[in-house]
Amino acid sequence: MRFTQSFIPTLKETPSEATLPSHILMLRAGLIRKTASGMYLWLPLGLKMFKKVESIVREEMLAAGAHEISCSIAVPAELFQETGRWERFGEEMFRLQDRHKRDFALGPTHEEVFTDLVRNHLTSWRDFPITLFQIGRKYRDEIRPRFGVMRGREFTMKDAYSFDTSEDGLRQSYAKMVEAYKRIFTRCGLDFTMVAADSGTIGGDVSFEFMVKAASGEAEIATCECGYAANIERFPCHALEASAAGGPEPLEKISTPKMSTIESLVEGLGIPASRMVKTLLYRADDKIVAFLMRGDHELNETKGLNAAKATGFGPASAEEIQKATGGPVGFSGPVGLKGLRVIADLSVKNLVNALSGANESEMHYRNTNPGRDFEPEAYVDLRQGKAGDPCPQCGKAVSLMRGIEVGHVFQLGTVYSDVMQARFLDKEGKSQTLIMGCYGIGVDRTLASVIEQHHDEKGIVWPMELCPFHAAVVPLNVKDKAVNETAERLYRELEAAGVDVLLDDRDERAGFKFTDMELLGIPLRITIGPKGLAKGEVEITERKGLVTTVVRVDEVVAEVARRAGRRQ
RNA sequence: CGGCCAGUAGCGCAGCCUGGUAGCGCACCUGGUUUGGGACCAGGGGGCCGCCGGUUCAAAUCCGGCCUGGCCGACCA
Repeated sequence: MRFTQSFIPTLKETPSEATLPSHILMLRAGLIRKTASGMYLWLPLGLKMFKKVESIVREEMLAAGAHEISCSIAVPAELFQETGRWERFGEEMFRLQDRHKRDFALGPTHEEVFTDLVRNHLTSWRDFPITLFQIGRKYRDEIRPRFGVMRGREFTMKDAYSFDTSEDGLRQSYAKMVEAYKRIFTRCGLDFTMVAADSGTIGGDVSFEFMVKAASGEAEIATCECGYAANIERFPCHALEASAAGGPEPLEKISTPKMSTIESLVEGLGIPASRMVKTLLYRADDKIVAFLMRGDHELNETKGLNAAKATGFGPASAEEIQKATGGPVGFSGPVGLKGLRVIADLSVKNLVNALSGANESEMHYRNTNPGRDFEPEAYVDLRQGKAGDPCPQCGKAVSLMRGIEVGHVFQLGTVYSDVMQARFLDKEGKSQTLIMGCYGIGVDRTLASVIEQHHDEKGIVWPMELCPFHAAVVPLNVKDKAVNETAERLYRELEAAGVDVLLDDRDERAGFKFTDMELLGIPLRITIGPKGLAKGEVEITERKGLVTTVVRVDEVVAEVARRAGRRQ
């Protein structure tokens, strides 16, 4: 490819909307442009990289025995209505109507479509196991799209679905996908880890996420040196002992003017937060639920959502709190709460003589004791894990890190096949429910993650295995006849040697071209200048670390081919 | 959806306070000089100043509403 005949609009300055390195660099290196909030178009160089990632994913899926199909992105409402997700997805789903006022969704995910396909066409035990996949666009009307392609409202996902006739078969299908995923992310040059995950709204049992390690990642992960790793949403926290001993004292209502936060109570009363009960009111499917936490602990909302067995979930408003507890925000407590569900964290059970809100303006209770003064419907793990919490596998202290979720695998079981009546006839001719797994990879996000892990202050640093061009030939002065002719010749010879090469034939100064090549992140740069050429020499510069070696002109093609992993 | 900030040329920004009909840098076009780390000189093109309304002789500037974007929070794969 000749630069003068390409469409690679690089940007010298950073667009103000971007904050994440990968987002900034994808804009600046001319990979993407935004068309609407959370929606991007792929420019030629970006599309080339996108297709490379897509190919890796496709190759490994096919190698694992999965069959590729392609679904329409518009899905008729009836399919989602069948599983109840037409309502459950809520405002996150893009919806549209045709001229007959029939409802459609732009598919946010395609379990229903695949399940429908399989139940209509595959009915015998002989047809299974089977795994189907597609690589296609998905739509989710995110509240807050951000980080460029990392969290868009339109994105490309590889989604695969396995159908088995036994639990054991599911485990085998699942294991194949896990192996394929490891190969995919390894080939993309990513430093990733597999973590235990919450199965979220999709439902199901065993679930793992593939996380790319990145400080900018949105997911928090607890990891242990023993190899244990879990998404914080799913990291189990054990009950902690109360710090104070002694028997229960009588309940006492005290005045706590202006002390509506844990901090102000600690300051005002000199009681440590670990001896307080914090009462958090949430709206769960139009009902109010109270979560009791120790004052120094944070509620993990995923755990709360699961404990409440709710689908819609969020903090209650000040009005809702007033209505449910009879008191204002900041003074809620478990004592005397009526007409709403109360769920407590495990550590609350161990509290003795704790401080809690009195559901009355500027009043608290001293010496609140669980069992005596209040009784929640259950004590469950609601706590947000912290660095230093014990590893559930080996007991050592875990540390926290951040990651980008690029893949998710799960053993769904029969949640979809049950409601959608996806069944097969076994060897005895009896009808049984299919057992499903589902497996997703965010293609755009995977590409962004590669940049997130492979860049420096000058630009992208593509790994050789995943790059837009292996090498760039840079003549320093295209008007210098010898320089230009050598560049043209090397360009042809390199292409003939199977090296994907960009010829920077622009009439620009050296520094200008170097800066652009470094921004684009092409792994090798062949620099041809008049002085070196007079000695029969050119330079090869590795993008990574910008290490330059001088080579003979007649050896450079072989050397570059070798470094690019191409045989001469 | 809440708090804060912002919307002026393709990109980055100034002008707004104190109203008088728009400017800088980069990029782009023409000519010339340059050519190993973002060149220089001269000339040039490009703007519904986010949108709608109000105040005023006059609005990028003041006022009101709306829309869009960013950060934080909430939510989410």
